[in-house]
Amino acid sequence: MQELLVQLKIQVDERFFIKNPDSTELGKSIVTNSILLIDELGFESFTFKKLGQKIGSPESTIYRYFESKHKVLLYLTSWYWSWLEYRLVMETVNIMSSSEKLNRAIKILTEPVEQDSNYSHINEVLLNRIIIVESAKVYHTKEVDAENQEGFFSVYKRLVDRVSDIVLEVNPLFNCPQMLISTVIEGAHHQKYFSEHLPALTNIKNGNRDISNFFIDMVFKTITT
Amino acid sequence: MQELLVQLKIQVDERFFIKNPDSTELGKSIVTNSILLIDELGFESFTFKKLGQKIGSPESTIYRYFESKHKVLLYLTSWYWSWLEYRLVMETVNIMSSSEKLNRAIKILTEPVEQDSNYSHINEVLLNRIIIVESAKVYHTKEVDAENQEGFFSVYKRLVDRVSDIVLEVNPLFNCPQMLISTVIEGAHHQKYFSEHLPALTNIKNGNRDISNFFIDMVFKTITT
DNA sequence: TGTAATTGATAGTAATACTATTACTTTTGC
DNA sequence: GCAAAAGTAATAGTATTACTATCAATTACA
Repeated sequence: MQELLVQLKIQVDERFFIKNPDSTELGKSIVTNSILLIDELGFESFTFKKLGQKIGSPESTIYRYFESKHKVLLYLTSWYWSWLEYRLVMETVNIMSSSEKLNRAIKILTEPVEQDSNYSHINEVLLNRIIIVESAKVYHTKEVDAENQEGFFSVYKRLVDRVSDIVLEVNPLFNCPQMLISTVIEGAHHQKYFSEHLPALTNIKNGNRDISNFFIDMVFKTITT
Repeated sequence: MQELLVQLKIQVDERFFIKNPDSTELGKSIVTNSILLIDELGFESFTFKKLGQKIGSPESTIYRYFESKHKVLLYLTSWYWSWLEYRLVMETVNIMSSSEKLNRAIKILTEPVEQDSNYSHINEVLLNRIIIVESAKVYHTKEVDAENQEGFFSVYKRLVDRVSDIVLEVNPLFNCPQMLISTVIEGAHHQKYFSEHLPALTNIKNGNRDISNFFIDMVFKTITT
């Protein structure tokens, strides 16, 4: 299927960058290597200076693309949610059964990510690892209210809303779809992280499929009356 | 009931501090004002210099109690989980019905926190707000594996295990109690945060009780076959 | 009363998160 | 084919952070 698709360009909010990193090779290199470096060092130890050394440019050049490392994280998370949304739409379009749609949607949100060859400068597997560890740091800040008012988190909300709509197709009377779906998304992140670093907090026996099955089971039981 | 209790001292792992802040007035002031300042500024902007100015001591004095601000956060989260565990035990002891026990346990984990007069130098309401926003930052670091091996997160695990045991009392065949309970704890944090800062991700109508009811409903439906 | 422990005051360091300037090198528009 | 514009490199500089070190003043307590 994938080969037949016209490549869809993932659009990221223009306010997250000063100059679109998608528009030049250097910009793409900044994004590629930001992902590698954040995954390697963690967001706290990631600096534009180290990134500059990695790509062979001074840090001042990186500042021409991104105002701060917080904006880089906003860029990466936003890209990721858009990419998931696109995959969600593709996977659920033309499926007649609402339950099957919901099943597929939760799998997209909870199953391990695979490399998408359509975006060669972005390593989705590493990006997914970054999302798991660092994505909450993008809104767990003192600036969250101001940024939310500006609409900085609207991509994430749209994804939650899309899946919530599928929940309502299965059970139109269920009254907390957003709560349930945001719990699933964040919960899946936590469980994947725990399974790797704090395994006593989980009950993983057969790898990541357990996580997916756990959340599918939880969602269907919760929304069925 | 509370007046009759002998005050139980919350023990915090000695490796989290250099000198026990509980042992001096200055130490207690450091803890009290750390809570106030982290809540006010957020963990990223919280510094020992600002804390020193607040309590009228140089930062070098604070370093005699805590090695780093990360250790302060470890101290505060550990204190909080111990305090919750203590309340959990008190609320569920001598209750015959397993379902009622589980119901009470989830309420402890998800309902709004009230001031506990037994620990006058700690503002539990503010501490709870810090836990909601900052607690995941204590393990979302590059040092997580080393710290976990040292047992730095054992208090949190013990709390999860205690509630998981109650889940197993209700349904001994349920096979993911730790996953479910850690999802509830972290999920409740997210939902409370979302309800204040990103309300589109939730479905809150009647305040915090909705969150508690949502998770109670979810847990019982999920563990019932 | 004397000694140890604690705290205060001050200074210093390497790194971070930027901003600013200038000069060189590509693009591109005509 | 050339000039203007745009992009990039190189370097320097600032305020702040996250500590460490030293030494004097104070307090505890035996």
